Formats: sequence, C-alpha cells, structure tokens
Amino acid sequence: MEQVTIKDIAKICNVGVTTVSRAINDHPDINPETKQRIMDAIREYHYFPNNSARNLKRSENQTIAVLVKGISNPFFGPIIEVLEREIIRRHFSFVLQQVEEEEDEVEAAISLEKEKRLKGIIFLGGSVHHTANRLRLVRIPSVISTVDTQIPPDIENCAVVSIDDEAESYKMVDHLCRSGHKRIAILTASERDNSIGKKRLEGYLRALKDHGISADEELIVRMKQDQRSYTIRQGYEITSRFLEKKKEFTCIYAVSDTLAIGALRAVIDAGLKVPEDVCIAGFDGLDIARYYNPAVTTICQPGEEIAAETVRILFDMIEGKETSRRVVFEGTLLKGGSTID
Amino acid sequence: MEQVTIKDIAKICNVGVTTVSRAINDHPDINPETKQRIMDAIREYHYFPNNSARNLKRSENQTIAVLVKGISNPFFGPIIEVLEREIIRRHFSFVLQQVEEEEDEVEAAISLEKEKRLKGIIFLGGSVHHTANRLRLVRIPSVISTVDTQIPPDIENCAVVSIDDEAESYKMVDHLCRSGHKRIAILTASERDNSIGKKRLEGYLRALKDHGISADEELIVRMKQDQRSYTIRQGYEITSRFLEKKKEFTCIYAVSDTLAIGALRAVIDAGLKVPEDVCIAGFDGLDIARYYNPAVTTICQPGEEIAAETVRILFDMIEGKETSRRVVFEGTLLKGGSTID
DNA sequence: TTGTAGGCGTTATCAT
DNA sequence: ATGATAACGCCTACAA
Repeated sequence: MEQVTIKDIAKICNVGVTTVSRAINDHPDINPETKQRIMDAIREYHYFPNNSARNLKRSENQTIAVLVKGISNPFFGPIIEVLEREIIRRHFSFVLQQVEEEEDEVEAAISLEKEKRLKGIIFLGGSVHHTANRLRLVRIPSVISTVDTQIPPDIENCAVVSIDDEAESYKMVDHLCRSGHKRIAILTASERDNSIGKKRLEGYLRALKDHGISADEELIVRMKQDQRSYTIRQGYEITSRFLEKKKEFTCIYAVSDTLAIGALRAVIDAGLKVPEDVCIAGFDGLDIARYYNPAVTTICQPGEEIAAETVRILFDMIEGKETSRRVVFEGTLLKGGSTID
Repeated sequence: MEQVTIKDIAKICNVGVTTVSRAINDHPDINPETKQRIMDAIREYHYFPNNSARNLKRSENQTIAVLVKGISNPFFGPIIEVLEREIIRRHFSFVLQQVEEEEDEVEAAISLEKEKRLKGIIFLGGSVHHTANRLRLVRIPSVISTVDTQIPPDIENCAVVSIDDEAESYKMVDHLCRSGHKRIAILTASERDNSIGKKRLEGYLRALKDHGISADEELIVRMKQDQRSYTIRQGYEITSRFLEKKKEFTCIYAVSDTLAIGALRAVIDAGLKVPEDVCIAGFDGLDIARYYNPAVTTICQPGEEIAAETVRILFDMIEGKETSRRVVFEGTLLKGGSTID
C-alpha cells in the first residue's frame, strides 16, 4: 500500500470514513471501543492524515502564521520564542514561515492564508510599507511587528507594534554629542534602503543638526550591497575600509549591534583602543552586545514586550474587540564600556 | 465574492477551468491572447491559487524541505543559506520548516512529505538517532546534516553528513593539554543529553586520559535545564557559579562558541585576565567567535561544505545514483587570543 | 486550442 | 453511534 489514506483505515476497521475522521479529530460522538480499534489500526498501518486535504476541506483553522524576513537575524530569536509561547498559550497553532529576501511578504501572506485557513498573521521584519495597498487583500487580522511603518488608516484589520526608529536613533546620537563627540561616523544601510537604515540615519542627522554639527558625507559609511546586510563581517569590512581613509572622527555609531561588533573588532585590529581612542555605539540590544568585551553601548529594543503586545493586539482583532492600531515602545539607552560618558 | 477560485476566473473570462489552469501553469497548449486575457483577470480580481488544493491533486512537487530544530541557532544561519542556494540552483523549491523542541522531527517529516509531496528532506540539528526506526517510514530520500549519528545500514534512502564530534573535541582538548593545561574545566550539556554535548564530553575525557590526567567531576560544568541551551547567557551564568566555587583550573573548554563567549565575559567580570589567568576555548567556529575580543580559540566546522555536500548527496539519491551514505568532514582548530600556545 | 468530468483525501451534512 | 455522500479548489485525462 503506497499511501495509507483514511479510506484504507476505514476498510481495515470495517467502519465508514466518517467514523475514522471522528476518531482522529476527537469528536465526542463515537464509541470509545471503536475509537480504540481505529487508533490501533492507525498506529499499526502508520496512517498520517494529509494536511493538504484537511486544509482544503476545513473552513477554518485555529492557527496563526508568523512570516519572518531574515530568519537568522539574531534580533528575532527571542522574539519568535515569545510569539510562539503566547500563541500556544491561547490554544492556537503556530506556523513559522521564512520569507525570501526578494519575496513579497504580503503576497506570501495571502497565499498562506488561503492554504492554511489562517486566523491571523504576524509580519516580522521586512519592509511592509511599500506594499501597503496589497495589505488590503489580506482578509484576516495582521500585525506588523518590530517594523516602524505607517499603514493607511482605512485598513482596519492591520496594526503595527514597534519602536520609533528615528527618535531612538536621535536619542543615541544626542547622547553621544552630549558626551562631547563632534565627529561621529555612522554605519548604515545602502543608499536605496527605505527601512530601519534610513530611519536611523534620519535620527542621526537630526541630532547632529540640533547640536549645531553639520553632517559630513564622508562620515556616512554604507554597507556593501553584494554581501549579507547587517552582519558582523559586513561591519568589520566597511569599518576597515573607512579607517584606511584616515578621516578624523572620535566615535562610530552603527545602526545595528552586529555592525557595531564588526566595527569594534576592526578598530581594535587597527591598533586603536576602545573607548579611549574611539567610542563605539550600536543599536538593538542584542545579548551579544551586552556580553561583548567591552559591552557595546546600544539602544535596547524591548523585543519581548513588543512580541507580547503583538500577540495581544492580534487576538483582540481576531475576537473583534476594539484595540490600538499602533503601539510604539520606548527603547532604552544601555551604556557599556565601548563609550565614555 | 469572498474567495476567488479558478472557476470564478473561468466564468469571468468565458473559458473553461482547464484553460485557466493552463494559463497559470505555463502550459504550451494555449492561445497567447486567451492567456493574456486570463492573466489580466487574475490580477484584476486578485486570484491566488490555493496551495492545499494544488498539493492534494499534484502527484509530485519539485520541492525539498529543510527541517530545523532550533532555527535561531546562529550556527545554522550560513548553512541554511547554502542549502537554499544549492537547492534553488537545481531548480527545486525550498521549504524551511521549524521543528519544535519537543516535536519529533521524523514525524514532522512524514507529515510534510504527504502534505507537500516532497522529493527530499534535510534534517538540520536535533538528535535524529533515537528515532532511527521511524526513519523507515520516510519514503523519500533524506539527509541528516551536521548531526553526528549512526543510521541502521538497511535504511537505504537516508544519509548523514557531519563532523566527528568526539574526535574533534579530542583534537581541541589534546591541543589544550599539549599547551600545558592540566586542570581544564568543560562546559557541556546536561546529564541526560544524548547529542553533541555527550559526544564532545567523551572526546574531552579520552584526551585527558591519553595525557594521563584523571577527570575531575568538579570540573565538568553542566547547563541548567530551565533555560535555553547553548546561549551566551547560559554560558555566563554557569561560569559565574563555577567561579564562585574557587576550584583550581587554568582553562575552560566550552562545547559551543556561544557558551564560550558567555564564559569569557564571566571570567573577565570576575577580574581575571584572558588568556593570562584563564584560557578559554569553544567549538563550532561561529563568526562571533572569530570577531570576539579576544578571538575565541575554537574548532571550526566547515558548515558551508557540509551544506553543499548534503544537497549533493540528496540529489544523488533522488536521481537514483549510487552515493555515499556517510560523509565525515574534518574540523579545523582555529587559534585565537583566548588561549596561549 | 478548448471544455467536461472525475478524483486527490478529508470533513461536514444529513440521514439512519 | 455510525455511514453515505457532497463539497473543498485544483489538475488532467479524454473528448471535441
């Protein structure tokens, strides 16, 4: 028997398929003995229900999908854990799906919604805003999490939970300026980025301006596009090249902790001392920033709170309750040994 | 119209469903103009084919699934990237699926195989060996990747690609002993672990023995079970507690780089100098080990080669070719500033 | 080149 | 408590 189906089990047990279906779905209307017989046969013949058939037939499914862009981003690790725990706690199933770099997450969502009869969707990472219009096609409640974006007010089943990237970035650069830095280099995304890289750069520029410092294009160091973004290696390489130019500067602010760590190491390898010769700051509040030597001064995003709030809002929407459409969390400036006050 | 189906599109375009199906699946037997008309309607009415229905009907699907246990493990990041690239390069689709900590990966595989009509499966991480018998139920070719395990020789459509954990661990501890260390503490998994933690501990014990050093139970530091394993934080905490005991030792060997980094930081926080007072070594060869300050001496697993070989073997099996059933790669001892020769 | 009809494996409805 | 049967949305002979 190539593929054991529900019919085979029915035949083996001399019952109808309905009864087998009742057994595997824990329906009440079934004789316990019949059920036992069926379950035994299922085990013996290694029957596994076909999920495609189930999803096709079922009108709805108590499951929430999390769509992550860049699943190996260490920032998402603890967040995914909380999302999962909170979803399971509410007796829903949890599906984690990776979205490819070039893939449109909204399209993936629509497709998955149909395929799995989802009840809700969480977008983690990515840059959903340029597809805001497509969001209209998502019929079920969704929350965009950790991405600071705007959604048109008429899209009613979608919410956003994140920090304010521009403001938090301002907070960091403001702090650095107050510490006396006047020549602060920034490590950020490539020119055509339209996501956190851009927002955090804007915060940097505004802070400089408020401190009467004119921005110097030469201190804006951008990632190379031919490599994975926001990696330690990327941080190391762009910093090394920057150092070779012998620009004058006293501080490097990287828009992610991973970049900051690469920068830190590049600076050390160049024979400079941190923080005596160069101060370094990051963004995100990764564990590794805290545990690096020296600890990296950073803006800590309350990732786990964002995750918990994300799930809370999603379920409010699912249950038809009134709920906030936009929640902005505050980041915390965490001072480490990589900067001097 | 709640859910647009293929029938709706057919009706709208005044054609049969077959023709619509032909259009969306790029069948040759269709009038280009008809196709264009259909594609326009699809876009206009936002039709998305239902994947469940497709998978149900399709007898096979050119797709490979990767089942990862512990997807946020940084060791898997670059590996997944290579797996994906290699699979796509062979014109197959790639599906990444997370397996829960308590979930049985083989069962997940069987379920997914039916649901998506997979052509092959890659197991990444986890500890597949205690379910070897269940592996028999997986009808399609599979490769267990990065897990050093044995599979019964009669299971013919399953292969293993990994390093030899015991031998590599031996290599590291042997090196440490040759550097003069006699009191080497090890940071490893909990007692009931039956995976890498155990294998690497065995290598440690054998190396000590070969150097005439008797193992000291007090130098075997185990992870706490109430926390996520192999995290930096875990490494920091168990090391801190260990330091409080004031045991005599000159070196800490952690069975993962993440643990090693936590240990490193704990040692530094305790006012000790690395490597002058304490040497520290890790395992895996993560980027962060290389970029830490000081760089962590570690065994570097050739993750990307393992990934490439995994895909190669899988496709050999799919194509019915003879191929190796077991490939063991060598790790490389990478010396960093965290130890002294 | 196009359409009709049957079936993929399951669940839901409605009898019995 | 149980079973027959009609969907679910799609693909694919086969027929036209």
